[in-house]
Amino acid sequence: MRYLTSVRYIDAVARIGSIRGAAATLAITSTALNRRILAIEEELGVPIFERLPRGVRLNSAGELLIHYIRHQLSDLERVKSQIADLSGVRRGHVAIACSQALLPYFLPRQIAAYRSEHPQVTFGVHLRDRADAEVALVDHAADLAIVFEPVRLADVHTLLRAPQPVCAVVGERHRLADRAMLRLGECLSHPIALPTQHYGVRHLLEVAVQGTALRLEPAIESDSFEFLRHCVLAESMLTFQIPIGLPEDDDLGRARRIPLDPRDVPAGVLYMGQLKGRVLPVAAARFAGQLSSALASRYEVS
Amino acid sequence: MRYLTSVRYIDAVARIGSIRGAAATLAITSTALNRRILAIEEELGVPIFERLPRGVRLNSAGELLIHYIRHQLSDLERVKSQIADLSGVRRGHVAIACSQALLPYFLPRQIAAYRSEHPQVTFGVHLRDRADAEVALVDHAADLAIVFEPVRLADVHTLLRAPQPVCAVVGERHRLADRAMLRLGECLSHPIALPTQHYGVRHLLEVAVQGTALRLEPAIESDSFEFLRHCVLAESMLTFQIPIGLPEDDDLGRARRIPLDPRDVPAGVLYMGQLKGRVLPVAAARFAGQLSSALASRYEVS
DNA sequence: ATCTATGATGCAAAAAATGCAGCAGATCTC
DNA sequence: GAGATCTGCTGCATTTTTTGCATCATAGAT
Repeated sequence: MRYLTSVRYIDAVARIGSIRGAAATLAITSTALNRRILAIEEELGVPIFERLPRGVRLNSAGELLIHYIRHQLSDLERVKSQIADLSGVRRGHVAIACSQALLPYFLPRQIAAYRSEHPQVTFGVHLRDRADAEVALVDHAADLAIVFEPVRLADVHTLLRAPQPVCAVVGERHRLADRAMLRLGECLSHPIALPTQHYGVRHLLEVAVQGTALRLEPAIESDSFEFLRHCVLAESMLTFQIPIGLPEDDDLGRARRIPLDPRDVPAGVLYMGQLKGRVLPVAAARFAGQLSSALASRYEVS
Repeated sequence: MRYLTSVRYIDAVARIGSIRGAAATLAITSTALNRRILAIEEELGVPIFERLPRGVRLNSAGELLIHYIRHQLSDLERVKSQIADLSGVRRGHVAIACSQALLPYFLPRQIAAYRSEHPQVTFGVHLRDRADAEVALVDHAADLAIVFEPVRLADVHTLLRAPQPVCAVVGERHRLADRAMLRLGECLSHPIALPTQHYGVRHLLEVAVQGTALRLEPAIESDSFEFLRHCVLAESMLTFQIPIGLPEDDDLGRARRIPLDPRDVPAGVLYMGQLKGRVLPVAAARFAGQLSSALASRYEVS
């Protein structure tokens, strides 16, 4: 939509933080960009950027404006996809901000399933921690956020809550490999590999050992779930993860997953949310619907 | 905001129903306007107007787009007034669609009061019946609607309900002029002047006489409340009106207002509403607040 | 003190929007 | 049924706007 170039430019400058920098990524001259911004400020009667020696930054008027602009831009996308719907083709783009656990199995399959129905729809998947996922929603950089045990923020509207019991993951030759359920104490008497502090699984475990005689003494600590999973295969270790981050039972290969006794470690909750008050593009709304039923059928939903 | 000219043009064409007609009111050539529309349709990949022999009309894609456009335009007004607020001055415009009863006394005074605080704020007051007032909200032609006993529509969010007991209005020399309250039967034994069928007051009276032996036999019928008020002074008649359409007691001049017994005629309700889901411009929101407290103090609020 | 970023500006070239005159088509009027 | 009168649309010349180049002034980084 050509008539929105100016506001797109403003958005770019606000994100990048300098006119020349934004001009480069927008493939135009800094002159042209600078002049457009001056023109907008002229019409508005107020500057929207404060000029710093190293670039520009939105002032408070600019903050108000950029919210309007981003809303406007993403609403246009929605309207365009609604219009495309009228003519039969479902087009569109779905931007997702989510935590690491969704990346290896769950999302790729869900996206593949959706795209087999609607090949015209494109996807963007961005790894974000809980706080950043919510920021992405507010900035309209993401349509959907899927995070584990989030700090709840005022701007997010929860679409779905899916309980995720913490599971122990072991190699098939591990001494605990054939158990149906495990107490936390049993696990901690073996060498363990844990995700770092700010992950939800780790947080749940920390809370669980608090006030008990148990200690979390990880032999290996990593911020990569994938790395942790491979550790339990390479060495006879044990790690913890939530079901959605693991392949289905029939596809686990040489690994085994065993739920922890809920008396020891309460189930965490996986949240899917969108920006409060926003009307999602058709594609994003439908995809969210698909995820909801997928999660509802795999795990019980509250 | 210059960058929105194209969408403003589309809005005008949609409202007026022809390109040449819209071009005339916009003070540009039909050529320029026509080309802008063709350009937008080109970018969108879909026509938004269907060409009729007598002009143009939005097609379904256009309907989707025009909603977006009007939202966008009125949101911009809100953002601009928020920005103006930052620099101290309160500016803005409040557009009101309301029924006749509000016009003579209530709104002029409230607007005067508001403007004495914020002289930069301008007002538009448009007489609309209940249905049209709601259409005006949906079209973003009005920020606030104030109507009596409305048919409730899905797109309207009620900001305030103010009960309005129906009052009889008589000249000071009328035989009933000194009564504190009147039964409907007493009134109908005198010559009466009534508003026409589709007004709320008339509707309440019609409902009241149904199933009784009473009959509404107006000597005079008019769609002008002002005319009716003057009738009771010129001739010894009696008419009915709601308090908000009447001057305060100390300013009634040669007229008297006497509430009807609520056993005969239930109080009607005056509604103030806005478009559901819309964030009002600062000025409109503040003015709505002022009206709320004014109505709450004059009449009890439910 | 020098260097290297930044945003702003004068001027000429390029691009886009506008206006005029005129076309084709459909309805309305008589 | 023929003409009048609307409608939206298009080719071409003109005007307005936008862009790019070269350059300046400023302020932090080196």
